[in-house]
Amino acid sequence: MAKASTTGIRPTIRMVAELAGVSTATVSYVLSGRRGDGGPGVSDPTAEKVKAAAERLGYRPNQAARAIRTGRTNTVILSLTMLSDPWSLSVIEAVQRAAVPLGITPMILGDADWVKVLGTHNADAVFVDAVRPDQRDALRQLAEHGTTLVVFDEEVKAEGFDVIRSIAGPGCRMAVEHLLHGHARIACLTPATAAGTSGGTRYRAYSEALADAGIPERDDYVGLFDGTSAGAYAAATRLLSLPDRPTAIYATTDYAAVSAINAAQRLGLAVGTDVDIIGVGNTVEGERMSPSLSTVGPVDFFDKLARVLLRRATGPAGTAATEQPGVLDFPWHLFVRESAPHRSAATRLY
Amino acid sequence: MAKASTTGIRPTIRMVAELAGVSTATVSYVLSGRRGDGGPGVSDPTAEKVKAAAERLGYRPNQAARAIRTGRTNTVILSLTMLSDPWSLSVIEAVQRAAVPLGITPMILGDADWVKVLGTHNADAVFVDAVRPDQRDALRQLAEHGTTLVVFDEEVKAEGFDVIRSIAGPGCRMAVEHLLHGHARIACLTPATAAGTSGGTRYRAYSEALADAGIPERDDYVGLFDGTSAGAYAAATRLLSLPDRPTAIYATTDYAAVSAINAAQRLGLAVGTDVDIIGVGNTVEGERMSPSLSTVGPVDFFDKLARVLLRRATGPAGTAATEQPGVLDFPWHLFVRESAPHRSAATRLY
DNA sequence: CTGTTAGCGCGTTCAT
DNA sequence: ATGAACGCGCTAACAG
Repeated sequence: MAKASTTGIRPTIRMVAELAGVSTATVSYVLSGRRGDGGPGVSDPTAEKVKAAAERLGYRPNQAARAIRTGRTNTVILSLTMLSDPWSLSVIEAVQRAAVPLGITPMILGDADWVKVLGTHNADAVFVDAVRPDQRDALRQLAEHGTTLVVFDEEVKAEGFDVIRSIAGPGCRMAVEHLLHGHARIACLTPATAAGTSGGTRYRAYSEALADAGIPERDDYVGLFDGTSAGAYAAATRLLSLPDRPTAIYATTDYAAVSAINAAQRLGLAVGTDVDIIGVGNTVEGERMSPSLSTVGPVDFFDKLARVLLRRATGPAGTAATEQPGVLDFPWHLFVRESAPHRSAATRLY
Repeated sequence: MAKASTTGIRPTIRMVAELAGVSTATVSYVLSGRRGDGGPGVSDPTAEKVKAAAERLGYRPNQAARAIRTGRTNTVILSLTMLSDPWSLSVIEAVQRAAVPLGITPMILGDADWVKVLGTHNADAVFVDAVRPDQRDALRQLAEHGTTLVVFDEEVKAEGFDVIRSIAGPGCRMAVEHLLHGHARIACLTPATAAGTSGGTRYRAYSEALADAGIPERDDYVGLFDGTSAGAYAAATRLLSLPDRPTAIYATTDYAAVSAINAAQRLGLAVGTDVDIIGVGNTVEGERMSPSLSTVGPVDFFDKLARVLLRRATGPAGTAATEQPGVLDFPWHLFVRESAPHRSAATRLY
């Protein structure tokens, strides 16, 4: 009874070949191979027969089987640790835009535990968004064993894989120094987990800039939160409710800054007048909101990131081919917008 | 010169076998096969040799090759169209929690275009979070051809795959009717794209509840936005700035409701007093924020969803085995919290 | 009881 | 346009 087509079984290239009355090789060539387009071709009538058969069976080539032979999966993996962070969404969008026209599918790995996964799952290239110190060895091993990596990290060395750095230090200094032009009571809003990671740099910029300006750092002006927007909101509310409240907040991420702006407004404070708020990262959200968010960050970051990743993904398999992998640095700029405008002598808050 | 180990080449089971001086079969049995555990075993010394060799080469089994033979990828795909929506994050978290202990990796597909991808990439199970009408045929075809699907949709029939519905209609009615107890001027905040999809149901509940209450629907009380939080914020601001401003807002998603609360506060309105706001979805964010968000939604939704998905993923390959796929309905509840409290006769706003 | 041989399942690709 | 080998890991059947 059960003839074919809807057996619940996935059609294979052999079924297509049989139905079309040709060999599997021919099917392969017609559907994806080098022939049939312009090369020493498959005859038109045959190609038609094959296409019709494939269509009728609903045939889709099996990526896994293809990958095993070609070494290419037409897939890139994005390992993103903070999916709720708009930064991650920007990465996804940019990569999506660049990948889809190339027939490459971006897959997102939302687990911080990329080490196990990347060892077994193959992708043409992998973007890794954060590297804990204890993961560095694993990273180098992955690269040695043929995984094509693009790593976003400020400290890791490029050993067999590309590193994208966007040296936050100087940029963050610019942010704090911008506030120092008009303020003396400057608070810092930063995730508690940022102690060891890249966030540490961003917090250090605050400490050092204050020290260099001769302003003592106050414990109660450091608002730690759990990494969520809601947590940032709560921490900002705490800061702005202090009896001797800060007149400016330096937030180590844009999304925290956005939360801080919401918190300030809820407390009836005019952002950009009563209190200045600056973020870090230069995300679109900050630019579009009202009042627009002053921030520091790289320019054109996400598109360039996507370009690097896809160049690697479409290049020859295994890293370190054609172009030697290296470090790509992004210069940071200061974007002065409404939430922390330029302060003249007349508008200084001290 | 290049000997082995760090050739940039991924080690195969054959290399391990050679280094250990055994056959590939033995390696396979030791590393993952049925023997060596409790069954008729591999001798301890041999097993040790193999493990040492694998360790030394940094061998990781190739998922693609394994999948082609076993039909299992130890992977589930989550196709999520609105990654910025906290709802998606809740899905990811719940599935993550349930999958990792089982050795299954969740991969996220951020593209609305799941049709092409799911045909070629295999996973043990796939969760699809939204189905456009023009995708329904493709959905049935995928299921027919062996893809194990769990679909979240209110309208699609369960034809060869599981459907999770969480019948929004009655729940949304409850939300609007809750507002009707204390208000006459009720606005609706909803994404513009919700016209044809499940959001349509949520909007319809508003129209119908108003009609049944004998309150004419006003065009200027329908705030359409682009689906982003920022867009929702802007639309809410518009609604609340009307000369004859609404005293209550029914938002068709929780995140839109959160934006509306922020917007109201920015305008100096006390939420829960001057204006009531209710959402849809019952997300954790809403529960935790301040003021806490009144909402309607299912109970324990995400964990149950994850359980269904993983039961399918770990069950026999191909859908419709063991248990016939079916429809899983979620009952909705009304959660009355601070942003839209109970209104007595004394506190009515009309 | 331990280990090996051989063949499978896919799509690709080189000779013929 | 084709037959057959190939790449990878799995596993039934077999040999010691």
